[in-house]
Amino acid sequence: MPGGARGTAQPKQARAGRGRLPPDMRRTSQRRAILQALDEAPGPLTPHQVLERAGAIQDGLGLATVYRNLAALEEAGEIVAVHLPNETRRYEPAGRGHHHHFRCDRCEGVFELATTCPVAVLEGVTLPGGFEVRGHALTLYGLCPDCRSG
Amino acid sequence: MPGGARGTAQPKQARAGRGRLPPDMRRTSQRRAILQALDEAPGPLTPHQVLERAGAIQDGLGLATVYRNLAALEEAGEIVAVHLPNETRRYEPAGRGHHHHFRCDRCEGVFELATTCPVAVLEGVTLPGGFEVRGHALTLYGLCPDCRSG
DNA sequence: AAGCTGTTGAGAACGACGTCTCATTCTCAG
DNA sequence: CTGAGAATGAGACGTCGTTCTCAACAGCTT
Repeated sequence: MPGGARGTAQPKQARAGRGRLPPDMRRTSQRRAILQALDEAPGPLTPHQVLERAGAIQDGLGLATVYRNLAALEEAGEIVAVHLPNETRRYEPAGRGHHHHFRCDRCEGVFELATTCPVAVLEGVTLPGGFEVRGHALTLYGLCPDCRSG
Repeated sequence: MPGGARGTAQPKQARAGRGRLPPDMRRTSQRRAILQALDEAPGPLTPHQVLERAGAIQDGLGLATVYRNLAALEEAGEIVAVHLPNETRRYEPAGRGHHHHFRCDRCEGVFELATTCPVAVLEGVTLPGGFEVRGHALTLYGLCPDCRSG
């Protein structure tokens, strides 16, 4: 899915504060709460974590709404799905560039890492055996700062 | 459940051909078929794949039996579970040393790689931010030899 | 050979996760 | 302000991987 027909000169009075949501996606308080929750998180969140955090912002938020919005926002390119081994799907805001995640063995929290990717050298390479590498998924495990000092 | 009272001098005549299964684990044809299927596979298998392959060796094999044996064999240390992002649990024989897996985007098959681990340098390191690395999971994606030529 | 007991197959049952329905509410262009 | 239709909440429902149940079977020891 390429960039899309951006800049086709259709002014349409872009309202202030609006992200870059698709034409008929309304700015509901629930949707904003969900995006805010994802923005403020230290790492990708599961749907239930989104419900918890966004529910604290927007009271009465329902799980179905969370699922619907996560799907819609992913479709719209606002957020991306993150899959970790043996975990349910998580989501984080899109546009944060290539990075990997760290999962704490103790608190089970997942964090976004700023560390340079040690696997980049393999991109595009064809490994002995004939495996053509086009992508990779790396997750680091261990103790997060909090659990290390706690 | 710790190791138990091992080595209490109870020779018990270890029969030939027997792997190193625990005392009261019987060598049923089903169990052997499952181990054989895992041994001959190019990579870790899901329970259903085990059923397919082992079922071709031992006719009438049931899914419950596969699950029971995978759990028992893992417990016994004969096989290990392999978790890939967004996939159901897979199993492969134990004792193959540190390695990673390749998943084909086309045929969705998973293969064991012999390539040297590019992430080993991070083991034991504490990353900026205070994340203490104790382990990692790496999966490469792309095209397998078959799908590349096909 | 015989018996003890671990093991099996088939299908029901389960739990986690996610989707659907529908009456109601809310956003936003006109 | 108002109407059209997108969005919501609550819960029923569906899916899928896995476990349980139980009568029959089959390793293994004696």
